[in-house]
Amino acid sequence: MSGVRPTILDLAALCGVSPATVSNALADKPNVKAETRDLVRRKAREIGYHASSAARGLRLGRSWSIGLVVGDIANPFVPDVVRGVEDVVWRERKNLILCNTDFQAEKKTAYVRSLLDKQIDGMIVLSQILDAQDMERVAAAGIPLVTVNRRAPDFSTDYVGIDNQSGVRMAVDYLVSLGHRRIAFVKGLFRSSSADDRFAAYQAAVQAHGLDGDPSLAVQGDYSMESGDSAARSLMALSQRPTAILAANDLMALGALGALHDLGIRVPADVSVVGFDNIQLAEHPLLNLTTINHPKRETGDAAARLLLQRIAGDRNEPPRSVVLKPSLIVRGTTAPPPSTPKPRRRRPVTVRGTGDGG
Amino acid sequence: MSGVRPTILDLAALCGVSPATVSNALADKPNVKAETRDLVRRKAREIGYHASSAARGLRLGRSWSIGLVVGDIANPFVPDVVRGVEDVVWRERKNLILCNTDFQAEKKTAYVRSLLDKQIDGMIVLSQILDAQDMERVAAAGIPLVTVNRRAPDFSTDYVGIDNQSGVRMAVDYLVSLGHRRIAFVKGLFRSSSADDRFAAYQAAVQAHGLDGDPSLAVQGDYSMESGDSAARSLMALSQRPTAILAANDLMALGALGALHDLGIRVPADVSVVGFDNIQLAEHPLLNLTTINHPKRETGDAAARLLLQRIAGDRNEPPRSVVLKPSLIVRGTTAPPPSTPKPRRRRPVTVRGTGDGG
DNA sequence: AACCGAATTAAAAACGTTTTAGCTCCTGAC
DNA sequence: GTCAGGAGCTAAAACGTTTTTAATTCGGTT
Repeated sequence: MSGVRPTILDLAALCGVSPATVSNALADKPNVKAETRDLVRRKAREIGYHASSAARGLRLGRSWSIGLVVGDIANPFVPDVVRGVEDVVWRERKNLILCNTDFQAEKKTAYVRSLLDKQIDGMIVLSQILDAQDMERVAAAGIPLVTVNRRAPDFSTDYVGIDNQSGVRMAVDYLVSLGHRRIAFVKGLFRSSSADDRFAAYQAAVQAHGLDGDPSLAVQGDYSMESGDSAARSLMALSQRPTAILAANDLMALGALGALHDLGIRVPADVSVVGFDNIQLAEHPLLNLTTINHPKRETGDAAARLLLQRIAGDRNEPPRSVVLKPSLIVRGTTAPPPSTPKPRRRRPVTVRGTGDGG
Repeated sequence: MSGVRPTILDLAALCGVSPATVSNALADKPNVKAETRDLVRRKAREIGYHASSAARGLRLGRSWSIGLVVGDIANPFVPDVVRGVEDVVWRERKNLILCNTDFQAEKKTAYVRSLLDKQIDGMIVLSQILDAQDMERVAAAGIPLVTVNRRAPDFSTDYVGIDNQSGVRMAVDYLVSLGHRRIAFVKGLFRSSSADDRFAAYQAAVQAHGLDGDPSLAVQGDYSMESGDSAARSLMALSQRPTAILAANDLMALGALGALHDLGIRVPADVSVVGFDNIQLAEHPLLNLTTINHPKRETGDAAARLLLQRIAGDRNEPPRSVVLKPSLIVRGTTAPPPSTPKPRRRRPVTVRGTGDGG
């Protein structure tokens, strides 16, 4: 009943060979007779022998697991990229240690230490930055690290992200092509690189189109739905309302959608809304959010690949980056502005909804 | 540069004591002078000593990590319970190994084996059943196991779930109180215990109210949004349409909502929709789904607590269960049926939406 | 019959802890 | 002056692998 699992010694005794031979046989080393190898294999299966990964880890200094540090697994963006990571990591039969930091510096540090104690093979950090000391520790331990969505300040690690600039640019271009000239922007979390990127891209795009750079059109959010809600409310309280709202992520866009609904403002008839990320529920017919697609699963996939290559290969090669391409997904929350002067280019967009209240 | 991390021998040498003493000092054993203990502690911090968990794991036969087996992390229900688990596991500074099985038997088995090789302290299995052989293996290894949402066939493990029966009952009672008499049900995944429970509860409730038990009102789904969509379509194709649809989870309810929207059927004016789980986005003003709340985070929390207690305590005590209480969350997708005879009891519900199409 | 090289296998060391059993002082009691 | 006992420490074993090095076998050659 209580688990006395067989060791390599038991197996060796059972096969009448030495532990070394068993080890070699199971590892498919060339220096063992085919006959004995098969015997060992068979007996191993028979008694259900599996090597202790603690022992193996101790001997080899590895653990066949990789650490995945996320801020909040409950954010709908995150599970999709986790899924991408898991998929490729699984192929190498490595395990995934999930670390949810809640964006707390202290928890982050503690997790990093714990991961290092475990001698993880590598580490992926999602949408966060490790502080200098943690970074230093990871480097000192020689653990490969890839950062996702936020670049290391010193560009020292492998990186995968998305071309925020072109994503935002596509959104703005599209809105402008519909005839919008007052385009508001809901910023992401304060002091986060992706949020900064997106905001800068918004400013550049607005300027490129020679639009009114009214600073009151840019309001601060924090990537949460609530912040999107209040952002929309404050924008609608402006004397000169925007005709379109571009949010730095879908959650805020959805929050804005909710607020507009509450305010009795029609979307897209009165104001258009565009998100960023294309989370799963954005395509629900009742939400039907026009957005920029962030390839989430591919992001996880790329991060994991980069990591595995780094683990297997040379650690001194210069850091590599993978920058994925966003794409515009036109759904039902965008249309020409109310008193449309003249839609330029592009097809008129599917009108949103039929109105479910008659 | 490359990581030569200090061992306990280094630290011992540095402090001029034996490794045993260092170990004892760091573990706060009583048999070491306060003075030396402090010295060791100080020096340890100084050189950044951390015990190798491989070595410790080998010696102690534990790993300070727990395995969390889920079917699909991208299902919006899952991350919330993961969050609950992580929270309590983190308090004991254990790590979480995330195993995403995609509901594939083979992957599940492989993950279980891998977890056992790692000598995890315990294991949580979410919304799945391990097959008999896997179950046997974890029992043989003496690893505590708690199952969530699905009971082990032999009732041999700790369990946490929700009272599906009373949840469904609340929903049906509520719909009946609004005046509905033709209440459809969208079943969950075929051959899953929670789905069976919910369906059985639906049947019982319908019967208890003396309603028409028309079998064509029960349609098969698989917990996905798409299945909710097609379920609603087939229900609406019935010659005798239902006036309310109760779905075994929110995803299917949202799918139904989408289908009804496409079909130009008004919710809740023409038909009411009720979900189950209360996933995050269900409360979005545009979805505003009436649903049964499944306390997700509490579920994870309870599972983790049960597991930790089992790990710390007696493994031979009889298995325990925690059954959480669901609650009805009335939002905007429910109202009296079109040709309402007379609403019984209960307050008239907030009417859904103002219609966003004018 | 002795020897050699190749093919197999075995012995032993090492990985970094924790714990058991024992050792050395020291103090106080007789 | 001896002895008991406790405080503080240490030596050594053990955990289960993998790998390096050495030993053994076994044809075939001379």
